[in-house]
Amino acid sequence: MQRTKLSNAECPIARSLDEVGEWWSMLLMRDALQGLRRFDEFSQSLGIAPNMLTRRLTALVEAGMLERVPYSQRPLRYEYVPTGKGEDFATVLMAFVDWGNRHYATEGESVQVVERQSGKRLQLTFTDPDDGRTVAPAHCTVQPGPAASAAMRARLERIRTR
Amino acid sequence: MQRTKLSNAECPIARSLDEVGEWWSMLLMRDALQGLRRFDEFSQSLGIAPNMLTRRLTALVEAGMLERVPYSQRPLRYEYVPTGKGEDFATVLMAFVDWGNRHYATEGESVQVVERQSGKRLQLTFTDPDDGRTVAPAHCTVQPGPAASAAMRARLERIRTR
DNA sequence: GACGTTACTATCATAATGAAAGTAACATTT
DNA sequence: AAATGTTACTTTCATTATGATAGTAACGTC
Repeated sequence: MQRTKLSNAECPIARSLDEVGEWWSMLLMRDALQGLRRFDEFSQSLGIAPNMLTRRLTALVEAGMLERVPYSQRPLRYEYVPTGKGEDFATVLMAFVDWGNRHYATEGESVQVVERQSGKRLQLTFTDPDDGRTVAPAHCTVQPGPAASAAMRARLERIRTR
Repeated sequence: MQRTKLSNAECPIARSLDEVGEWWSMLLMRDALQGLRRFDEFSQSLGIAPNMLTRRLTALVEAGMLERVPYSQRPLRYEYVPTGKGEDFATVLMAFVDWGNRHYATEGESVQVVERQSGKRLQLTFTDPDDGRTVAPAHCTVQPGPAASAAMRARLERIRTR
């Protein structure tokens, strides 16, 4: 529903949710990143009502996640292609897959994250860009960055001392 | 709003969104994982109406993300503590931070993902559990797992051949 | 000229949201 | 002992988003 706006929130999670937190938006991004492009493809894949589909696609275009590209001139027809930012969102979706597999896949995994070339299964981790050292998610936290406000610093202080 | 149910969807993204895709839910998890516990703490932090807060907290408890734990007997008072599954969700939120920082942090980062011990900045990556090799998110995809249906295989076929 | 395809728009009932005020159980202050 | 404060809600209700259904528009094909 989203009557509350988070677009200029300081928290990157809130800002992100302002763009993709709507119902259907992430599912649309998932489909777009799996190669779906056209109105009817999304419509069939998700069973979403056409008016809703129009609204969500428009919102995602405005958010810079998808681009409306003509693929036919006569009749003029458009398809929806992920932008760079949209492509990059695949990482977040893979984080959902990673987490979802650990907590829902009682009957085995239906989808798994793999290396594109080798097809080998992968786990989500974090890496120190300097020395390439791998750090497990459990050993990671968030901390205030250089642009953090005093309020944000106070807020994140709490998490650090847990 | 969510009149459509995805709880028994095959896709782990859809299943996840069924539990945390509601407006406010992820923000509540963020707060809970930052150490907020009590009704009023969430209320003040988010500016959410109390009725909405009750609904979302109840939903998160039912989803097994939070646990309602008494912290006082007379007066009987409860606080909301992340479960193991809820704690694990921090990874997904850090993926949002990682992505959000790349696309919104024009004035610098307010929040960054770091190693808890050293405070060193980290990047989200994937790792081969066998040899510890690090793979950049751009070189990752999803593929059907052992429990994938024929429909899921057909669907994911598309992404592989991009 | 009829029918099909693609991509929508319009209308409207229904369901979720969110603002405001009220309730309940107890503790604390006066 | 009465008044006031604290915490955690519940109730009510107007507003807004959702989603089902039907309709439109532009063109191509049979």
